[in-house]
Amino acid sequence: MHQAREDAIITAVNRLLAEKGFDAMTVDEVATAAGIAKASVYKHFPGKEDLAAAAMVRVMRRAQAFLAGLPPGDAPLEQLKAVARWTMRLQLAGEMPSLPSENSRLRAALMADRAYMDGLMDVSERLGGWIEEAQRQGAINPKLPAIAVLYTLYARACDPVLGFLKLGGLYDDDAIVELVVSTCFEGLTHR
Amino acid sequence: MHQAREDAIITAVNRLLAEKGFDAMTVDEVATAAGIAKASVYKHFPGKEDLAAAAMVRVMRRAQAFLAGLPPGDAPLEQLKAVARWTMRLQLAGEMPSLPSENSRLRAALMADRAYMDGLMDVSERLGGWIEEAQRQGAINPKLPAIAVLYTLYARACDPVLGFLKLGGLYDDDAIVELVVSTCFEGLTHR
DNA sequence: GTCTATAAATAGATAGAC
DNA sequence: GTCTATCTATTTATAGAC
Repeated sequence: MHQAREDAIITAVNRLLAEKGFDAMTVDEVATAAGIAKASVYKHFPGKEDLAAAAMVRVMRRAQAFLAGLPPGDAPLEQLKAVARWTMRLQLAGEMPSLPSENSRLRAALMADRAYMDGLMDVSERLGGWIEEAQRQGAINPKLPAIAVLYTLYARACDPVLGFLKLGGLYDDDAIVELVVSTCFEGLTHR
Repeated sequence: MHQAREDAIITAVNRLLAEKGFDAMTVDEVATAAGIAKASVYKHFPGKEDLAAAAMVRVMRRAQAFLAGLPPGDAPLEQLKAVARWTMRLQLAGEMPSLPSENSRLRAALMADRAYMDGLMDVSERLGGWIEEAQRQGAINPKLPAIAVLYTLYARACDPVLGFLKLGGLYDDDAIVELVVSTCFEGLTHR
């Protein structure tokens, strides 16, 4: 029961973070969405920052599970594209929490969270390995610093282009994902 | 004097929007940064949303001025790259205001602002013209919808990759801009 | 642990003197 | 138009009964 209640809270936080971001999310909304009183939220989590951290930990665990479930035989470039598709679908489904990179209190809470930092390191190392392997194979441009490639993939997870295209109504989610994956990996110029 | 005071307010708003975003920006901070009292801010602008709108109008005018100053003879692809470089340098300089796309009050204020909407339309049409011309020339991938290319260029103006790379401290601003321009136009994969 | 009620702080906006 | 002082609403967080 206890765990189920916390899951409900984190689910609410996750959706609200995806919808309106950390600053605009209120603990009142979280409590209402989770179906409990606000004071009860504070029995589970000491503060608003910890709510966001918990949501990030959960999405990081899901990312780790997704990575673990990828077919190991595939080429590293295909693994990277699969990850990009997964993060984009998550965003289109309204389930990708997005945090401001400037808020120092939030940054401190995240950096102090072992589960989050461990997950982030693990994911970054797996992706980093694929990136460098793909560069050795000549699949990813070897002139690009691997860290820049990694950041670019992370950034696509919260790319506003997805939301813009969805708002336009001309393309369904699959088409949007393929469009953005294409521009990300193949670029805008003709080949 | 009146115009100079408003310019000081908008300059403060512009920097604060670039630094912490709309939600985290307070009118108190704006007043302090502009060197006047909060109540005086409200004599110039009716509300917080209008402050953001004024900052967006100014950046849009600057974009129009930049577009007008581009060498007319250059290839459309080069024009587009020049615009991308300009927006990225603006972001790296901490002068690119970034607004949440979800806040409906803010959206309403922006859509109601003739100067902003006119500027946005004008810029979009100029860029759209270059995009379609570049596609006819085969410089930009003709399979991509022009609107997706336009959104992608707009999104690069607030791409968090720039800030990440700057935080790393390994590259100077020029190198960062060239890196992101390269990944945007040429993609991550090898050619 | 959950609730109602409330504290404490903050932020957008305004009153009214000058 | 600028200021100080204040209003009003909201929000994070807590007290205390059950």
